[in-house]
Amino acid sequence: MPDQQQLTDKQRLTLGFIQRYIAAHTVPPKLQEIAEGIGISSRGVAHRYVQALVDAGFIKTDSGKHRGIRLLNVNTHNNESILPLLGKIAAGKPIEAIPGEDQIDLRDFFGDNNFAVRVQGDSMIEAGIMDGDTAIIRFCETANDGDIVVALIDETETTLKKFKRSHRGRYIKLIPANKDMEEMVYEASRVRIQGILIGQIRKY
Amino acid sequence: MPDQQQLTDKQRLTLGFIQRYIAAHTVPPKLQEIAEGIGISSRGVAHRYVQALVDAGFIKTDSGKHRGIRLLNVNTHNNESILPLLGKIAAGKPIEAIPGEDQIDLRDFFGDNNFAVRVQGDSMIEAGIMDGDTAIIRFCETANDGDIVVALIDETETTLKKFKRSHRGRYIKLIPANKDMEEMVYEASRVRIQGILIGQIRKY
DNA sequence: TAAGGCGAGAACATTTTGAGAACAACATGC
DNA sequence: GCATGTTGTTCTCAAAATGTTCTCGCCTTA
Repeated sequence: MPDQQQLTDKQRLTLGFIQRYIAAHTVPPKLQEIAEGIGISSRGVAHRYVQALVDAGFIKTDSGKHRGIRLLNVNTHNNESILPLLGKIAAGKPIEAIPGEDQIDLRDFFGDNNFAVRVQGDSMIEAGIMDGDTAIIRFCETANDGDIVVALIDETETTLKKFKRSHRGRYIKLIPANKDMEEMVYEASRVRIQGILIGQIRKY
Repeated sequence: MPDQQQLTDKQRLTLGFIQRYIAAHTVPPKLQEIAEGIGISSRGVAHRYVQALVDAGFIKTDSGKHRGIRLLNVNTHNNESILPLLGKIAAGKPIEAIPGEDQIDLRDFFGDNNFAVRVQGDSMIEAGIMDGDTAIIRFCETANDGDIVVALIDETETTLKKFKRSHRGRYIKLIPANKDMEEMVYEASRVRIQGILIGQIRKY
């Protein structure tokens, strides 16, 4: 896997310019535009940087073709927990900027009181929580009606369900999000909350 | 494992600066920047500290290269993109440990080639992607059948759908995951891939 | 005093960057 | 098809930036 750290400053700048250019124009830039974009005047130098990025595996070129740069599906990463949030996507116009929101901060997920569990089964599928997803849980022993919680039943059985009190708190309902499954009712003393769902993650 | 206690004050300061610099910039600092960062003005002195850290086993250098400093297996937990993965959750026994897997690493999500978009609408609901979720997208112009992609149609309309070629690549199908919606077929030239879905995040 | 950590800066080697000429390949209009 | 301008490619030369090595001097402390 290519490593951005191996690039020189100008090579990194060039790669960033190409990505931004494509995101903005939907077509790749020509060498002249790259040169201007990174603050130089020589097409030859721009070509040298492009070639370095090809060698490093970040892009490929349709040799000779005008605007023949393609981004490859490479995966570079760093240690930050903040992602640029480009906008909304839907059936609609090109990605629409969201006013006042330009990044998503996941630091909430990484607190000391949090942990992750792998979800198994389809009991919450109508809440968009699927088999194999990762649920982010905050350690917590109390919950409000409507929270999705990790509940331990009779000290033996753990499950992820929507939480609801009934009979003034004497009973607790654990409600799946799957019409094929039924909600379960327990005496409050049999149920212990282990944590509340605060997030959900899926990797493809 | 090298022992920080053996370092002099300035060497420890230098190491800390390098770690913070890389965390903040994703690339290593140059000697000039290290010098300024630790409050001196001489590249030569900065180099002396760097060399001491190499000898002590904390870092290594690509000799001669600009920004050629690499951190070695720095024990630390300053990787804030990793969560402990406690186990599977299901209707079953108390949270079950997963053999061979004890944390989930989200660094994949934070590359410079990635961005996030807010999902609007229910067209992918059966894939567990709901209105309001955040989709993590990697810039990329090519996709394989089955990938979920951000596609720009006729240069005007952007959408998140499953990608599939047909008629030997002359046509492209964009398939929603919602039984109330129908798949769409376009000539390949009308569809431009803007990125591939690599992850999905939801906050409660 | 002797030894070691620290800082400045000169001198040199190497890498990185920039300009531009010359040519080849491509795209477009006729 | 051909002519023409544009764009990509290759090359040389040079300058700037960076890494490396070195000497000198200051200070603290055993």
